[in-house]
Amino acid sequence: MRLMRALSKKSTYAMRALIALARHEGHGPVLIADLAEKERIPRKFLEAVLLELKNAGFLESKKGKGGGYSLARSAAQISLGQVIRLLDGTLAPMPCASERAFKKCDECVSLATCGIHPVMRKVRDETARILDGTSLEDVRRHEDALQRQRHAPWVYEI
Amino acid sequence: MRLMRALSKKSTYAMRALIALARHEGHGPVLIADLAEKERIPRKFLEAVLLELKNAGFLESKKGKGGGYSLARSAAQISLGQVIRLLDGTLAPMPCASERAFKKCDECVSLATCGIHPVMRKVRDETARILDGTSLEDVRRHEDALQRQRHAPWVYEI
DNA sequence: CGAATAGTCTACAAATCCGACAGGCAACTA
DNA sequence: TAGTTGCCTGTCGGATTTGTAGACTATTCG
Repeated sequence: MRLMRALSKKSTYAMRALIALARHEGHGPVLIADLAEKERIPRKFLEAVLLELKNAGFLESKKGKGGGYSLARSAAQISLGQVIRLLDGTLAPMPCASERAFKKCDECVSLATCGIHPVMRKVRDETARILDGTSLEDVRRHEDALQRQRHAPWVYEI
Repeated sequence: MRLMRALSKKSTYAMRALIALARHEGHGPVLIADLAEKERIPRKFLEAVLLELKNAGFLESKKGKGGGYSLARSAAQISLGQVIRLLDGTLAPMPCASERAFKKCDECVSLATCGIHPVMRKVRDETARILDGTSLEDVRRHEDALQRQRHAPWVYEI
């Protein structure tokens, strides 16, 4: 079956890389190569992603020996929504339902009388609420918790 | 700017066509050609879409003179979610967050410790709640209401 | 019956986009 | 100044989407 409406690899890679960098916060820059290996992301592709994230102000880089990438803001100040919007353009399921990347539908005669539009707008709003409300820090913390649970199954026993 | 995989034209066309048919409920079948013209959908493309909808049980068709397409179930019993799932495969933003079309992420080491997954699952759940909770009938009704408002602006005056 | 109508099926063409890669350049640091 | 590392541009194959063409089949109705 055909799968659609998925996030691109680009934004997926971006989120993974950012979370890895969040986990490394305060310990200096991380090499692209290391990041690529640990997160199993094609190196050259990751380069492009990181560059885009840097140009958007999420990351800062240092060249030369001892260089690499690090977060430009704290992990708590970067939301998944921001990342996805940067790399995929929008959170909305249709261009006409997008807040920042709005574009009128081709066949839609009048936005004012379109019954689909308000539904898609709702979907966009809920999606934005969730993704803008989740920071890299939130994800990192949650992963740590999951990790602990996994290695300490007794927490489920009484 | 690049837009995140939005809904496909296919599912968009499908929704529009179905709503048009919902509006025509009880008045016999509608010609593909008429539907294509009124909804500004490429005729041959629409043919394929309608056929898929028919094979999935949403529509029924009649051949020969006086033939055409009509809804196989009442408009209240067909949700936007069902339509999109049929034509686009899933409502979830990532395959690993899909209920019916689940697929493990390539790079994801362990689903159990992935911090992104539960967030995307939330997005999927909200999306499904909205789209499965909206029927063709709902959309049709809402469009009628919008139409009335538009042609009767005085309703806003006191 | 048989002619007109209208949906069904198969194939394919065009356009777009994505994921990935190569290679050289520029900046930095030791 | 030498080595390291990020920066940038260009390209490429392939998958998917969107749309087109035409022959075929079933149905209706005169």
